[in-house]
Amino acid sequence: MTLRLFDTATREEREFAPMNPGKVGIYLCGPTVQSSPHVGHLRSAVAFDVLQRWLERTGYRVTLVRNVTDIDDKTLWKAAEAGVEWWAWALRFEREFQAAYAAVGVKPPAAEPRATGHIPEILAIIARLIDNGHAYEQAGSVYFDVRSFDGYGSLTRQALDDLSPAQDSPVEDKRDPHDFALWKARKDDEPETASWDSPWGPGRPGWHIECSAMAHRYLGEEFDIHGGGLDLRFPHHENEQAQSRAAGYGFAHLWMHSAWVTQSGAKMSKSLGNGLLVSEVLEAHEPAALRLALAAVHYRSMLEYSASTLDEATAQWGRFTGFVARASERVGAVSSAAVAAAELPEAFVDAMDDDLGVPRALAVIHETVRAGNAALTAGDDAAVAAALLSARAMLDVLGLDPAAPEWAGERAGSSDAAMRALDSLVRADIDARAAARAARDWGTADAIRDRLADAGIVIADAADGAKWSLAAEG
RNA sequence: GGUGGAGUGGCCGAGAGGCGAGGCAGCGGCCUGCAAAGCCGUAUACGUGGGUUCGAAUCCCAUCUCCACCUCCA
Repeated sequence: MTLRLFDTATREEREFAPMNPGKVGIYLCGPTVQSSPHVGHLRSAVAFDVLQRWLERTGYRVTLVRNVTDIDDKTLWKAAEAGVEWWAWALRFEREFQAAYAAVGVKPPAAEPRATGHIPEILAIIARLIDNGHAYEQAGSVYFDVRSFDGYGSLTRQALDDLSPAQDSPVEDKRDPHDFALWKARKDDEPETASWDSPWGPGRPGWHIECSAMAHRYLGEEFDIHGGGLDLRFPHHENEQAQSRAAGYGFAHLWMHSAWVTQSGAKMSKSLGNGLLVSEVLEAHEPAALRLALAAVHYRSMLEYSASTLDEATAQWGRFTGFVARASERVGAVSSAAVAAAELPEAFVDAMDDDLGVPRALAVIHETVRAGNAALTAGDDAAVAAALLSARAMLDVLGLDPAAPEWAGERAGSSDAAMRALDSLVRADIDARAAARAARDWGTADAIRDRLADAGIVIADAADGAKWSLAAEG
C-alpha cells in the first residue's frame, strides 16, 4: 500500500504522487505573530511534523517551508496599543512560537520566510497579475479581480454570489465586493516603517499575497502539498490559489487542513480568548505528553481538550518511557541508526499510509509495548529486544521516541550533573531502605519510600533491587 | 442564506455491513511484606424514528442536536 492523503480540494483521499521522484515540497501556513501561541497552534504544527516524519521515513526528501506572517492589521494595532514598534512586537511572538514548536519536538522547517522579507517577490507577482488583467489599482491599493478568474471558489466550492463580501478594505474602491487587497496603500495613522515603496505608492502587502510569493520563491511554480489549519481554507487558501493560478502558476497539487482543538465543543481561538497558552500548559505538564495529546487524535478530527486530556497523555507517555527504560536496561540500548532502519509492523504502516492514521498507529504501539512488558516478565529477552526496537521505531515516526535527544533527560537516567547528584543522594536512601526491608522493618522502609514520594521520587522494587524515577508531572 | 464537518461505552477516541481498535478511569485477579510498575480478565457503546439485508454503528429515507468557514484566526 502506498500513502494516501485526503485532499481538501477534491474532498477525497488521493494516492500521493510526488512531482519529482523521492522529493516532496510542502508549504505550510505558519503563525501570524501577533499574540502568544496556544495549544491549537501546536496541533497544526505537530500534524504536519508527523506528515514530514512519515514522508522521510518512507524515503522522501522533504522540503517544508513554513512562513511567518509578521505584518498585518492586528499586529500594527496591537503594537500601537502597547506602545511598541510593530516589528519588535512581531519578533517577540515569533520567538515564542519558535520556542513552543521546539518544545514539542517539531522539526525546524527548511525555510521560515517572513512576509516583510519578501516585498520584491510580492511586488513582482502583483505586477504580473495587473499585466494579466486579474488585478487593478485603485487609490494606491491593488485588488484582485475575482470575477476575472474562473477558478475562483474551486478549492472550497464557494459560489461568488452566495458569499458575504470581503471586508478587508472599503467596498467603494472595489469593482466587486469580493475582491480582496493584494497591496494596501499606507494609511496616515500607520507607521512609516510599516510601508514600502511600490509602483502604486507606499503601502504594505495584503494578507494572502505573501504566501503566493513565498511559495513561489522557495518551492517554484508548482509544488506537492499546501497545508494549514481548517480556518485558512476560506478565504486565505482560496485567495492564495486564485492569485497564484491567475499569475500562471500551477501552485499546490494537494491541500491538507488540520482540525481544531475544541473545549466543550467550541473552537479554541485567539479572538474568543479561550485559548490555552502553551506556556501555561507546559508549566504543569511534560512537553512530550502535550505532543502525544495533540498527535493522538486524527488530524482531521476535532480534538476535545479537557482537564483530563494531558493527564491521560501523561499516563500513556509514562507507559512508553517506562517500557523503553526497562527494556533497554534488560537487553541494552538500541542505537538511533538501528531505530531508523528498523522494520515497522505492517499494521502500523497501513495506518500511517491511510491519511496518517495516527490513532490506529498508536494502537499498534500499545500492543507492542504490552507484548514487550509481558516478555520482560517472562524473561524472553529476544522478544523484549524485538519489541523495544519496534516500539521505538514507531514512536520515532510520531516524534515521540523516548530515547531521542529531545526527550531523553526529561526523566531519571539523564547524564546531567544535577541528576547524578540526586542519584547519589537517593541511592543512600534506597540502601537504607533495603537494609530495613532485609530486617523486615516495614515501618522504616515505608517511611523512607513515603518521604521520597513526597519529594516527587517514585521507588519501584524489582527483582534486582529498587529503582527510582521522577514522578510524572501534572 | 451559501459551504463543510460531527453525534460511538464513565471519559478520550478508532472503525465503516458479519469475530466489540486502543488508551484513561473503574472493578476482579496474579505478582509484592505492603505498594508502585507490569500482566490477565472485565462493558446492555454506536443521537432519534423508519427501511433494505440472513445480518447495520456501518447502506437508504426522514428527523433532532452540535460545530466550523463565508470578518482576524491553526
